[in-house]
Amino acid sequence: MNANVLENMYEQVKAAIADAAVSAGLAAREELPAFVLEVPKDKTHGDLATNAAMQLTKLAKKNPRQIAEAILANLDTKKASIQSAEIAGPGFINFRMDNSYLYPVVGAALQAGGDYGRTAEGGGKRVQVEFVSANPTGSLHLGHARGAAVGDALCNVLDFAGYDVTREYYINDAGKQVENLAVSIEARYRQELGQEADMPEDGYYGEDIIGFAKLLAEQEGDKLLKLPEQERFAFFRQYGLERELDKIKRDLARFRVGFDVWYSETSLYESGQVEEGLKALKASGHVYEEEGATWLSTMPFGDDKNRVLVKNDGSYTYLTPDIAYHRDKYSRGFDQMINIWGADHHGYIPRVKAAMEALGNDPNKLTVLIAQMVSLFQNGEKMKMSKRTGKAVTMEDLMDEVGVDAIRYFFSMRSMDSHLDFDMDLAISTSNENPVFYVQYAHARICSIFRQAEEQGLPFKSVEAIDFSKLTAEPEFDLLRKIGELPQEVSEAAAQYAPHRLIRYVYELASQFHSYYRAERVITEDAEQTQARLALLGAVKLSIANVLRLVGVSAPERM
RNA sequence: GUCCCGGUAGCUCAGCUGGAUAGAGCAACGCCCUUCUAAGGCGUCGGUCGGGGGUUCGAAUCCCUCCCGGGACGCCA
Repeated sequence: MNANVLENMYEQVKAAIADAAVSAGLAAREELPAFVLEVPKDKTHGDLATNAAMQLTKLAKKNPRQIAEAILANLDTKKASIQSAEIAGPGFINFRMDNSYLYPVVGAALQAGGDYGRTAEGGGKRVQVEFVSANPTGSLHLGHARGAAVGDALCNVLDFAGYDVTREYYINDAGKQVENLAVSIEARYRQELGQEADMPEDGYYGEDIIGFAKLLAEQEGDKLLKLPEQERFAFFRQYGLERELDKIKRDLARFRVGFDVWYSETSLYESGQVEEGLKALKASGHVYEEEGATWLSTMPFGDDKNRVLVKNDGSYTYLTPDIAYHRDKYSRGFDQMINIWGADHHGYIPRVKAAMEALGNDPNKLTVLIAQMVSLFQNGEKMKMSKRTGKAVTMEDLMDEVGVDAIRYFFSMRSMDSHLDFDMDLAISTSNENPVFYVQYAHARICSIFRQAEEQGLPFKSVEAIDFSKLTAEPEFDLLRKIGELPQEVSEAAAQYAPHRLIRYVYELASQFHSYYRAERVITEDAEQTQARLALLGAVKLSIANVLRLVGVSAPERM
């Protein structure tokens, strides 16, 4: 059975419309314009509506209402479960459906279980998503949390939509920031030992660094100071990297985010890929020398200025290993690569894409999504963050105070393009103001009904035994329709890289359920009706749980 | 100055590959617990979709222009 009951239905109706237009002589089949068949916002406009008549105006050279009439006159309604059709407004055709076509939705959902909503949209295409990729020089903070939430949700959605997804974290474990890390730890270590030591200008001031230093001072005393300088530096560097990365991995795991690949920048140097990338760029003819530095001509590819690859002191800029990294991504044969970056990196997009194009790669395979900034509000005031003192709110603090469910819900709720105001008080509150609970509560309520049914000796039997004609109330059809829409919602969210659509969806579903719950009793004297309603709610429960899983939020059985 | 994101109800935001009377939550106000969880339901109030042009049968949505807010514009990473 095809789980996507609604889509099949839509296809049938669309086909019927197309057939009618052709037999009415409005257009030849191959020149039929694209038209939309959709659920109207306003229910008085019926169950489905199409703008086909309006789209045909140019071709048929008639006014939309005349065209609509011609279509209706030729429409085979029986074939497509159409109960009635009427022309409305400027030329819409509104259909009222024989709602029994919705019944199979329940069986499809219950049968698919945790896979309900899965679609074949992606056709197994290989997509790589690189996200978070925070430098291992400090704790993850608010912005990283947003990237992690959105990135993981996107990966889950893509996977659910039939893509073959690889999740990747690029570890910037080479370069100057790591030297700063080492020097910062050493300075803190000396301070712990009671020495005067200045933090470097662009050092890392986080609590985490002080913690490492404290631990080292306790465990090693002043032993480390006696090491030769190079060895000491190497030690702090390695120690810091390991600790920071370990911390990052723990925070992410707690945030329910995992990666398939942890890709080390250092490994690019070790394998010679940085050199090779540079060589390949030179071979492309887009590289030149000027003022003692080596430049890449990115301007021909749409960048505002050309970029330095090798500085006049012989060292590489950040761009050079990054090009090697992206070159490696391309070599791994993904159909699509997605990077999720913070807003402060957007200016970096043109040069990376330019470099890929210079190397002869298709720049369209690489999509960079920008997650906008997050502002934290507490007590109605915007909290300031200071890099200097390291007093920024970390992801760990946030998880401690707010909980993973609320953070993931709030961060997945908004489009990535929007600046996000995160209201701590709201997220913490366990009141009706908090949308996370609203959805979870719907799930818990349904679980509770199932428990009740069990206790009363009326456990849900099986889909095969259900008499769906017992579902006749309008809210029941609304729920069926909503459940049926899940696969399309998943496909759309994947196609648009917009996981927040699913939050919208699940909220609406929960809302419909709460309303239904208030209006109708599920467990009634009528055993058959009870079974039919349990089946319906079982499908609602699954739909909610599946969506929550995609965005990394738990679906509690009781609250 | 150039580039990116945003500007929709008092607040936070959906809607943006063009469709009918622009939606939701919160806030405000008023109802509903003898009934499967009131972390709930029902209702009222609330809008020149930043301004102005244009394209179209039709624009919050597309194009141009201006204004406002945020961010980015290193031989830093």
